[in-house]
Amino acid sequence: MTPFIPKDIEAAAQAAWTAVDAYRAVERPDRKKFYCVSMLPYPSGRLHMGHVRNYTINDVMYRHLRMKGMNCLFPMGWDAFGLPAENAAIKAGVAPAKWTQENIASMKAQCIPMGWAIDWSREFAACDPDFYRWNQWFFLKMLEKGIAYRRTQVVNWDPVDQTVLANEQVIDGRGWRTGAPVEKREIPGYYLKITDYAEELLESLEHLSGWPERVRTMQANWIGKSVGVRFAFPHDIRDTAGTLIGDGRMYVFTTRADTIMGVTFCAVAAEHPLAALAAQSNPTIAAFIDECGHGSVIEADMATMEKKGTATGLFVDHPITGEKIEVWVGNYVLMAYGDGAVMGVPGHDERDFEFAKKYGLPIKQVIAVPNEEFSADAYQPWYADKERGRCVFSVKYDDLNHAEAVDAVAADLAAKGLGEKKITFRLRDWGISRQRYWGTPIPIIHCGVCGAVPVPERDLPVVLPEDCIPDGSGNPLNNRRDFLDVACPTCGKPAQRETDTMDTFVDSSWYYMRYTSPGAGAMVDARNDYWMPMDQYIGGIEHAILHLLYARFWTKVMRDMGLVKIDEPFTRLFTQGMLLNHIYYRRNARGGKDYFAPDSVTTTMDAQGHITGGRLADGTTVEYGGVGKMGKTEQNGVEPQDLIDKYGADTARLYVMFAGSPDDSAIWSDTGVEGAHRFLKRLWAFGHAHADAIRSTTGHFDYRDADESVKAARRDLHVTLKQANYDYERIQYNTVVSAGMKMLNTLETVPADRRGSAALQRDGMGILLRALYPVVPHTTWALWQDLQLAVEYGDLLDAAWPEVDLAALAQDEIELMLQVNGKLRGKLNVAASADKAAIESAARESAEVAKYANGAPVKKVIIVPGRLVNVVV
RNA sequence: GCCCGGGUGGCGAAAUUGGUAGACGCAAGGGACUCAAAAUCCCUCGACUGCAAGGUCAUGUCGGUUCGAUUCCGACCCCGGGCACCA
Repeated sequence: MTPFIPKDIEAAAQAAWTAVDAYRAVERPDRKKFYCVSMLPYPSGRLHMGHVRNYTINDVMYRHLRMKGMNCLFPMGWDAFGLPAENAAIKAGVAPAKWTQENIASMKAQCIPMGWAIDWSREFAACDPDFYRWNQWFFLKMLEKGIAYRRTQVVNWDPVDQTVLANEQVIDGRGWRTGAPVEKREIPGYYLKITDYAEELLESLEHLSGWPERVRTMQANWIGKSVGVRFAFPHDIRDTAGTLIGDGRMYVFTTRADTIMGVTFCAVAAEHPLAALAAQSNPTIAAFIDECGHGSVIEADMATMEKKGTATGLFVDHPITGEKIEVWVGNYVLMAYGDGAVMGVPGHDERDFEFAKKYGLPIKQVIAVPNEEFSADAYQPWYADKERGRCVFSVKYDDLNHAEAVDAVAADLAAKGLGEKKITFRLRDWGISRQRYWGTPIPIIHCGVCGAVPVPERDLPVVLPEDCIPDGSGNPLNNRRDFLDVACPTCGKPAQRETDTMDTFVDSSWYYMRYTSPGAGAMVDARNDYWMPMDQYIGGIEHAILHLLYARFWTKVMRDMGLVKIDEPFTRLFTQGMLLNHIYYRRNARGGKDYFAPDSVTTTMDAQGHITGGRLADGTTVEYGGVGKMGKTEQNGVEPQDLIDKYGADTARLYVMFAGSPDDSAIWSDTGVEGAHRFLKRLWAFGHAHADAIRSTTGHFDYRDADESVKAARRDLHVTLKQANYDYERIQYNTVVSAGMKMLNTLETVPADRRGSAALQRDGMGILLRALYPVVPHTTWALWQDLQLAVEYGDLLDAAWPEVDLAALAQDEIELMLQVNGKLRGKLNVAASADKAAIESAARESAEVAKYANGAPVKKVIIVPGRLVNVVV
């Protein structure tokens, strides 16, 4: 018998595929296309199991749908820009470009043995000038249209390294490298007006029926639409030059205009013009504003911060009553939301309540709920109840409910010309400037005379010098005279290039369109219209908001510029779950934990089979830390290469698909991997044990003449195939694998000497190998060759998907569950053609009914066709 | 705090959406083959109870709807994730 040697089988299969360039996709307008993409990986240099799961899901989909006749494309690229390359450079003194290229080469080398159906001819990296030049080109287009603009932003600033820090790099308010207290600093940068698309981004979420509900909800919350009223508190506050601040109006936004009669103060953000004015004449206020400028800009920290404020001594007029209202500066007011000012209604807003309590400001009740007693001592959740609350102590608004009062107040404010209903979004414009080296250069030249001048299109791309080695202190581009010094495109005088680079989310916003148009002399060409919108996007849930929102925005901007004809980029989205593994550790002398790889640990279990701990090879014990995401720190990752070396790629693929539903997290199990491998060996052995019979059996066999055992097995096979088809459709590949296992179990039960056995083995393997080929393409491909099935069905790559034979499903007699009063009491065999009356009388006459009814009269008989019969007595 | 997901054997999980709960696999136990081991093959395998046929209880907890509930409804308890002063 041909031995099962995965290494040889896989090499042979891959060689055959390479020889015919099997995965090169060609635009074929006459055929239905299927464009599937896995989120592009960051080239860390090591392929990990998460990638294996992601790309295998993609590959299974590709192979399945290709067999169903679709023109499929599965491309691949590299998210090559970004911080890790710079950090590696700082650590090892290697240029990010070199480090990145080497990592791409080694990761690609690890991808190849997995046998994924990738069209490598379309591969590119985000750091290729031929790709990022279109980032620059599109940026200039957006600048022209006013979608990109320059303004000053507040960032985390490390005063020692003179650089901006990402939020993750700020640890307890200090820079991760220098330990210096991080400052908030306002520096200029470029922004994209994603807020212009807020309404459409929110609205079209509802039509993305191929997206998980969870992701749609997360995006909707992130966009954060609020319907309310924007109105002004009039005032006569002037600066020292006598100019009226804000034309005598301090605007606020509220969703609770019904509580306007409860305003007892107003609060503005530290960056608000009224705060700045008050600070000029009052050192205490200036000091407070300065204090607000320090500390973290991380939102989670800000949320738990104590509310603080200071009175400004400035007063505005209540727009309804005309009452004088004092303006405070509050650290809980966000300049970036609304107008950076709020009306303070301590009676019915928890934050305002806390603030008023602290500073002794009056608390007024203006909303009442039946059977609830208002007290200014402690805030109660019902104070903000929109459903049950009605206005009280609000003069003309008394007794109105929330909606009525908001309408009435809005109408009154509008009549006075002070305000109107307004929709406000939580979404902010997208700041894309990074004070970083390893990214797409922003194509701007700063001229002392002409200001910020866009680089003319003919001068694109602005190429990033690739030999810089960042040392952690600032952006090395600032020291590159050959990059920096340039003539102003407008006036020709000496000028300097912008050294900020673009956020890497820019790359990922449209890379999947560049795959469709390799080599195009434009951002995308007509080929993009063929492939897009993408039929299936696959990736981790961690990208549910940022990347997927940016990509949707980017697509809509491209549409508005006439570059694409689609509204949304991704028709269906699939978020795969994480791979988890057991964690073993030991406390070290410093009180920390030393971790040990699970495969170096022999586990110990209690009587119930629960893991209690483990033992290393040297006999010392380690503690069990539960399961967690595979990763470097916990030492619980599994190397794909080790698996391939030991079992082959198909075992890795099979196990990863079988371990759990693809959208759920799955826990690693070494014995599970062995089980997967065992199955492949069995499949191989079965095929070769019957190879002669299968090869010599050709032509159509009429199963009506077959032995009963053959008929029954054939029926099982088709029932299982039907189930597998359904599971392929809903991306539940773990049960697809189960179905394959079941099919083999079924085939193994048929004795070889019955009438039709050989035909069933031939047809059965024809079904089984095709049904399982998307998951384990190498093994099934080799068996397909050995059993000479290609003669009848053609090459596996494009063999037709097996069809469920409805005739095979039919049976003469069916088994119904027999229930008495809803409890299972037995089984009832009836002819498949039996009508309800026949089934009912058979049930009434059954021994089970006689026994359990105990003589009681039958009240009702419920018959579920093909399933059960329930006799109620 | 708010918004989403989830809780099913010793373990990973199924159950085509109200109709045989635990498919498929792992682990475990028993057996066959073997001088022995590995590999392979066969049997058992939710709990309790019974000599047995069988019976009772079981899908986080407590109620409800229904002839029938893992599935639908209500309340609660855990676990995971997201957002987080958004006025």
